[in-house]
Amino acid sequence: MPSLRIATWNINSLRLRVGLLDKLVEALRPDVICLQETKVPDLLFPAGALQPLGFPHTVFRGMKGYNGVAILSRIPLEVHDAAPDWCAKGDCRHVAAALQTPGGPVELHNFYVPAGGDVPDRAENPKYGHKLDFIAETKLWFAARTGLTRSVLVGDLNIAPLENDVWSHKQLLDVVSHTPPEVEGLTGWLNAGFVDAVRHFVPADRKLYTWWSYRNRDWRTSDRGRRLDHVWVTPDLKAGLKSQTILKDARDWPQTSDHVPVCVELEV
DNA sequence: ATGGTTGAGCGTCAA
Repeated sequence: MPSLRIATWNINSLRLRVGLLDKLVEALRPDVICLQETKVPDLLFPAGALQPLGFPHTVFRGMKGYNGVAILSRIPLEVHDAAPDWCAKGDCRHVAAALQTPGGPVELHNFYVPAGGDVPDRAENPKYGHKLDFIAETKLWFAARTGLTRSVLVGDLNIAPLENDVWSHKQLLDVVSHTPPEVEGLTGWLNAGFVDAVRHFVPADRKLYTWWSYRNRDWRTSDRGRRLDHVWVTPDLKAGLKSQTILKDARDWPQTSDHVPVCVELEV
């Protein structure tokens, strides 16, 4: 059974942090890297700077200023473009591919879910409504694909679903990323055909974060984190799960992202 | 309740 390592990272500007990918590769040795918030239009994608990294197979979808997703792969891939334009916004939050592994194709989805603004109220804050609508659409789309197998879904889903996916469940119940409607929506999407590959290894009573705000003087001491970045797999791949890594050290890299990379190793 | 920081790109907006 060939082993596959898939890493996901909200890089918060690919052009600014392309140099940090060396450190990610050194630490995680991934076969595939999924990036979010690349913030680069396709015509300006930094293919030259990425070339020495050794991920010749790429698919990316970006735009000016914000959003943007990319898949960098050592394994040949075929672009998967059957998914709809979520919420009809054309805003570069999803890219998918079929990885051509020796054991057969693996369908890989890379998502950047809307952050949702500050106020957890649809009427007052359309960004929150967009976020809820986005995860409702994705849930329905995957639920309709009954019997989906050999598939992996990763990304910055901008929701911390479990009580121990945030530093204080009580204090974050009204904070966008951990409100009950978001948690219900994300859980529904997960249950539409996936299992949580990271929580597969870490019991629900243990704190687990992938993001720490820039707005803390000392992120490690205050440790007010949230688990916003996720790796899900279809149930047929669950038996092949081998390990997970949340690269917390990356939060201390020079001029780094507020998210850290997450990596899952599995047999496919 | 508020403020705190960062990126894109030059106004603020988005996070």
